[in-house]
Amino acid sequence: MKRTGQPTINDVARLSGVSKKTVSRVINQSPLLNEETRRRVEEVIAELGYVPNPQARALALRRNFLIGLIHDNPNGQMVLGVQEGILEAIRETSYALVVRPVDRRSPTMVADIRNFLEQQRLAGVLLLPPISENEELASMCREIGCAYVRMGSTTLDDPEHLVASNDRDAVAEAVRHIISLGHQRIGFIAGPPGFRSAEERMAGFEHALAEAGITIPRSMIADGNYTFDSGRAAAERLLDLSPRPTAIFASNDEMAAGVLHAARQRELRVPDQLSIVGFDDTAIAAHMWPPLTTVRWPIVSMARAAALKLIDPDHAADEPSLFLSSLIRRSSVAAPPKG
Amino acid sequence: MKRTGQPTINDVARLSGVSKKTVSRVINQSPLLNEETRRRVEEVIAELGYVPNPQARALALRRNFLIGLIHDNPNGQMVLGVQEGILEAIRETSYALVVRPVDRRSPTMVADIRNFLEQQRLAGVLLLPPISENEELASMCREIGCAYVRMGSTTLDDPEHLVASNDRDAVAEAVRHIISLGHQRIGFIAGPPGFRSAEERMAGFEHALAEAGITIPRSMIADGNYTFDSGRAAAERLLDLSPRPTAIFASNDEMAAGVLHAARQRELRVPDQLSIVGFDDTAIAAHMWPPLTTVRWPIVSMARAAALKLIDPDHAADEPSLFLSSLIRRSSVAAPPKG
DNA sequence: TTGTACGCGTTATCAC
DNA sequence: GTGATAACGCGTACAA
Repeated sequence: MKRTGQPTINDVARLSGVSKKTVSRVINQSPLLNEETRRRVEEVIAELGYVPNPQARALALRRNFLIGLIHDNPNGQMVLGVQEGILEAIRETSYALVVRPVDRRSPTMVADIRNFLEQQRLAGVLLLPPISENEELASMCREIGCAYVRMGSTTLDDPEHLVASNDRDAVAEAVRHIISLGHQRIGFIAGPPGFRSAEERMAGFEHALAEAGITIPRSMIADGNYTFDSGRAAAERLLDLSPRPTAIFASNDEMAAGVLHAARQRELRVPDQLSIVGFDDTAIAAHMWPPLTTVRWPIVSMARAAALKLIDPDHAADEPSLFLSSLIRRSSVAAPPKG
Repeated sequence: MKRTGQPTINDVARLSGVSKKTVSRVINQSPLLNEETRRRVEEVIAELGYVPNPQARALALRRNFLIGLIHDNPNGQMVLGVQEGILEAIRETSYALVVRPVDRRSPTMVADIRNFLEQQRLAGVLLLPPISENEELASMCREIGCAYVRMGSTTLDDPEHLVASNDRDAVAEAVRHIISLGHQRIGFIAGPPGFRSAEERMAGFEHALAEAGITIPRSMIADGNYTFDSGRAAAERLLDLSPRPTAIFASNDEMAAGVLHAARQRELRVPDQLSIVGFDDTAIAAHMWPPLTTVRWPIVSMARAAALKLIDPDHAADEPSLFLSSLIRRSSVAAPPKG
């Protein structure tokens, strides 16, 4: 009779004069239970402050009450927003969040993740872009029976395995806005090759241009990889062009910050001489000078929905899987200079 | 004979013709073992790809292989840096990282954390500022026997429970630098009251001033709370002064970004008319225009050391607990304007 | 140096 | 409806 530490299910059973199994039924909301019994057991539980031991449950259920976040360090603000959303979803539950960064360039990535999932026996995982776009990874999750949700820029999977934004439409809207102000020479800085989000954003750009009957030389499209430095380098190339673009759409905010940096070094005034648009609406966007016009996608809400899908796979399809982005107009965009 | 899922310790025992316990000894590196036996068991382990089940271990050991990160959302970049450091430390181990945000304004915070720790039975937790400065929280960890490390701006605890930077000295060095350029009217934007880091940084500021024999009016010290907006608001007040400061030290980078924002709105040229210094060297610092002179503290290394202390409490004191910050000179600082 | 028997706290099976 | 009893996979006394 060691009274050390937390009370266990045995203590509850003994004190309420029922068997362990009955207590277990009470905990797990079994429907076939005498109301009277349930009430009595619940009283004892409350009195003792009993809480089920997650380790023991994990062992018996062969499944942990952990939600995994697997990512390849896509972008700091994004990871933070996602964590915030997941934590909102699991706040009042017994779930916890475990974070697992991986290296997408590693040839053993899928195998590594598989080991991790099998060992930790997570309840489910949220896959962030760009690795969420990896089909092999998704099949592996299905194969080992691990619940998963993929976050992406477009329809990657069934609704119960997906939270996605509409990057293509959002970029098209942003570009239409630029065009409506009179810009014709619009530069574009792409995201890294192989990223679905990069492709979607580029497609939105091209769509808006085609729609308006504008054609631009291939040189107006520069490669980037979502980093500040790549944005700056791309902007250098774009601004070396003659005539140079009067507006630049960067596929994310960090690269847009790089564009601004390059513009400043050339003593180009933004937005008078050069308009800039970004994507993500990360913290940096509103804090730049001038504040950046950008596309905001509801990352926290998306992550929250994703976590809810993972926690309750049966109703996963009830949570929304498609989310709308919107254009945030700040002061980095203006009409092009005359002449 | 169910051959489903992972091999267990029993499979290893059977195939290598020894008892479970012997396998257990091999796993746990027991010294008293026949070399021959160990070799044989290890072969079988490798062959089967056996990995101990963390859930079962957790139950038997009454201790999980999880490192907890507990924080009150101090600042996005910091949380990310810390996660990176922890993950470096546990990369090759069987530990995982679980993240737990809390609300320091909640009266039940310590109790909530206690419940979390007792239920999850974490191997140890890393406490981030500002809650790391909470003595009640630290005593609670000691009381329930949970290993902990506090991250702070000064000596908060014994070396085995601490990773700290020398904020005071670092700020003093930065301010000396400003003074050496000829600045006399230096404004200061403080961090939130009650934050030890805020106090330390202020102390460093005052120390450097006193050292140089400079006295400033009380109005040159403005309140802030580490947010962009508070930095901007504080800068407004400072720049309304007459004569206004020729340099402003902001207690973190985000506030420094706010100062820059305010300066731009007034069309003050930085650094010609106003020098700005920040603290943290977050991503934003190098990407602002002009790039921000700031203080860098080795957050990733500190977090890595903290995690190593948690993983191996016996050698916790071997890992360094004091870390040096350094001044990063960029272009937001110049000599004050003449006259 | 190695093995036996049991405990860790929970859930699942299958009787009653 | 409810309760013995056996998993779940590993660690630890204690014995051999």
